[in-house]
Amino acid sequence: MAGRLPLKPIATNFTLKDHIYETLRDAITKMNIYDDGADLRLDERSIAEQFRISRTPLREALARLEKDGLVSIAPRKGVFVVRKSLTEILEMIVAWAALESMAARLAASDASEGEIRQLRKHAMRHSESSARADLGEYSDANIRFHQMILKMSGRKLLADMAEGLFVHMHAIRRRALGEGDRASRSVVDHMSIIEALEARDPDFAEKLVREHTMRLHDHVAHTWARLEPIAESGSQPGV
Amino acid sequence: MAGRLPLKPIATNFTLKDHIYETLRDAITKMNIYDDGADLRLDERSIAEQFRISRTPLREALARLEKDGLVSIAPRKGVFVVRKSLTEILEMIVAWAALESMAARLAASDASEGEIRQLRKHAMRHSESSARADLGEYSDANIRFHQMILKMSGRKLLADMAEGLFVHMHAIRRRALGEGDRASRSVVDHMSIIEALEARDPDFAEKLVREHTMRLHDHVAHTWARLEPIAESGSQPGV
DNA sequence: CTCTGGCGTATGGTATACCACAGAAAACGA
DNA sequence: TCGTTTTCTGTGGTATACCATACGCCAGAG
Repeated sequence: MAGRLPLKPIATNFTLKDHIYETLRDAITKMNIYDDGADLRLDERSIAEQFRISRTPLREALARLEKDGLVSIAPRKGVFVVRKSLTEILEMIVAWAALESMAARLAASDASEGEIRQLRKHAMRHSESSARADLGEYSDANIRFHQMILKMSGRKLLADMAEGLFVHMHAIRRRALGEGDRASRSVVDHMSIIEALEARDPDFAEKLVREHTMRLHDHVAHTWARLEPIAESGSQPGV
Repeated sequence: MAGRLPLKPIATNFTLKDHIYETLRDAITKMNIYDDGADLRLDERSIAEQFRISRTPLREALARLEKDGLVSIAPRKGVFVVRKSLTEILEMIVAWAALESMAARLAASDASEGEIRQLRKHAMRHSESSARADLGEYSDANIRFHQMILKMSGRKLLADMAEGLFVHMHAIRRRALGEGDRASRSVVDHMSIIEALEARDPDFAEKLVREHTMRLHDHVAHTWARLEPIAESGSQPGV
């Protein structure tokens, strides 16, 4: 039976459903959804068997994933990993820009000196990875940078909502970074943002963050417009 | 294939779980959570019996409600309707301000003349209800106004995310409107916003919307700070 | 050979039974 | 009487069985 696995110290408030949820979420975000039109299907029974659990907690995890927008559950049809359309991706970037620019505004007035100093330290430590073209590492550091700004706003909700968006965009960010000189441009932008925060200039900090993120938006809009027209049909299984 | 007839996309995707979810969500949002410290507990079995269904679809509905932040599920302890703390309410207003100010920015550049005209018409039609002190009606019209701006951005995600916040705030808005001259002040603010949109001034529209919403934020922060210190214990079911 | 209609299978939806833990009440000892 | 331990009950967590439907397959008619 499944009760013996050494994986779980069974700490309080840790349930199977939560474990499955996180595991599946990570797996889905890591899988490259946009490669081809294959195996987006998730089979409840086989997954349950794979995890050595019953379908019940698995289904609850799937329900949560559906609310996250990561999967789509079609009654009597199946569970499918959602392939975001270009439009949806762009809208996520816009929403992200909205949340983070507000966070930057608040951080400029509310964040402590120590936090800002930490942000600068982080940015400088990882700036070289962009020069080394170590895009994998820089992409992670990049996301961390933005998460730090969200956190520095002191509003947990902003960070949480943005996190929900980030989940969809790990792959997208990493891909976009490698195109053109976006990585090095990103480093410059980050420094400007830090300076605005240090100057305690809410309006400027907000503007810089917004424009920084919207640059990714425009880049994706222009670069991928014709590369992935197929993605547009994501929500219409008609054809 | 039967792709032509507009016959039946209806009953197919309607499951018990969806029905229960919507019903419970409406019930929870309508119930006045902040009256006293009573009956925030939801009993799975009794609710299931009440709906004449089994616990399984009910639990999936509860899982979704948990993701919405409307209820909190404590393993082996119980399901509780979440009483938002003052801090959380304020953060929701901030997030809302972030989303809608971005929406206003986009609306100023992207919305059609017709949409803006409709917005003005809506605002003028309902402005008198604030003078009549018909706060119930004006509160609804007020929310509609903001939803229209969100929609005018052309970004569905912005509207959806904001909607998720509104669900938590129907009661709060209505209450805040009745305090001071907030209703009449609101009318003035709305007119300024419309003018900024008509002038196609993204920066100004964003600023006005943000400040308008943040005024509610500050009002709630100052007025309710001592009125509801109990609300601060919302995330701690200890008492 | 093609088309049609019934049937079988696979899959998600639902119901139900059982389990493990939390918390309170009761029983016991000091 | 008070403190500790035990048990008992109620709750959510999990497993399993069954149901209804979507879809493919194949037989049979034309």
